[in-house]
Amino acid sequence: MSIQKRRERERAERERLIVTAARELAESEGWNAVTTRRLAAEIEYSQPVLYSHFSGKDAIMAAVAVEGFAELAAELCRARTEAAAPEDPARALASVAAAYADFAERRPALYDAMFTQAVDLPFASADAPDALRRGFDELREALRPVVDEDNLDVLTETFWSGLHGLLTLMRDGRLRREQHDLRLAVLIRRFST
Amino acid sequence: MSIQKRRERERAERERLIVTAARELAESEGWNAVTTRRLAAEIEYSQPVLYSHFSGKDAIMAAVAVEGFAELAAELCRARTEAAAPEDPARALASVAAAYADFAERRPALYDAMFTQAVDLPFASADAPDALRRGFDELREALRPVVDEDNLDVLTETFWSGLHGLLTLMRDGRLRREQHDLRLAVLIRRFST
DNA sequence: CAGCTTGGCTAGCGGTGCTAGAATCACGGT
DNA sequence: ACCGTGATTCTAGCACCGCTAGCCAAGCTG
Repeated sequence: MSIQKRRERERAERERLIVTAARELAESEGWNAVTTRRLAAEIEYSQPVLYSHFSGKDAIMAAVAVEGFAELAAELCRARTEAAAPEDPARALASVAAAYADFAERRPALYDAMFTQAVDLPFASADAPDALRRGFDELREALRPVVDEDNLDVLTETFWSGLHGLLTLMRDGRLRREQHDLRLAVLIRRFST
Repeated sequence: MSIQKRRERERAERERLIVTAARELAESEGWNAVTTRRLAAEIEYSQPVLYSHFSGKDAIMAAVAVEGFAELAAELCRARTEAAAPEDPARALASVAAAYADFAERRPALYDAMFTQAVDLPFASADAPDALRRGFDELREALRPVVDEDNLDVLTETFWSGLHGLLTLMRDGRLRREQHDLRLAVLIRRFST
């Protein structure tokens, strides 16, 4: 009876262990270094146990991504509400955009799992991860006071795409890093009023 | 003497063969299906000949990407100059943006090689592929008449990032495809006047 | 014609994600 | 107290990957 509980608890703990190990490995050495063998060694189990928790490597990456969504949403929320928000909406938007960029820059591997890989997650549908939706909402609420637009969702998606493009292109060396702040300022300015 | 010439010519032809085979395979089945074995079988040579032409799989993808840059530049140029350009710059910009989006949608694998993989190409430097620079120039010239901005290069980079983000996020299912035209219109509108 | 150089091939290395089947452990019933 | 049973973990291996060493057969040169 209670033994069953303990089993389940230990199993859940091991699952967490897998996800955090995958994330740390990815963040320190990139996703190419995250192999099932390496991951198994890291958690001190054999390879097949990974497959008793996840259907495959993609599912592990997806789990890491979900973790990232929550953190991103939290950081965006903090940026929006702590940045002297109500009285200065323009500043709040700049703060949120900077927080987004900072997140992508600080955790490139995590950002990658969230937005350029792990396609088997539901995104633009009703059962998208809750944290993902919260992150999107933060962007939208930051934009709401500064724009005059009938379709705020579409506008937010477009602004988000701009941020995403800026960051992925810069990360892959397509854009000069030195001018990042200028580009970010242009994007924000273009999406204000 | 002439034999040497023939040898070089045949070798160049075979190199072309490799690149087009890689491209066709990628476009029809995705880059995951493009393995060195598969590619070798396709061109009816053994694997090692690939390595006498290219340093590795990445270099082959880079060659495919360069091909893509030329085509994209040509399509953008056509869109800009054929779309009743001088008298209606706003329409010309919309046409160029639509051509860019169309290219990415029509040849996702090619677009991928150009802008989300093959990082060993020089981009934001003096010796970037010429075709890449030409494509960027088309975007800039399409933007020039409709914006009032001191730093046109930075603005173009930002607009380009917006397009890129829109397309990559949609391709991976992050954005609803039905609203693509609305988002594109928002982006263009935000980067006009 | 002999010798050498060039170029393509076969075979193989170390790695990948993933899985079948053996082995081990903890449990419940007699 | 013991033994069968079921779950759980491991060993070993599959088919594939990018890439390369070394052989072998052509063809050019003296």
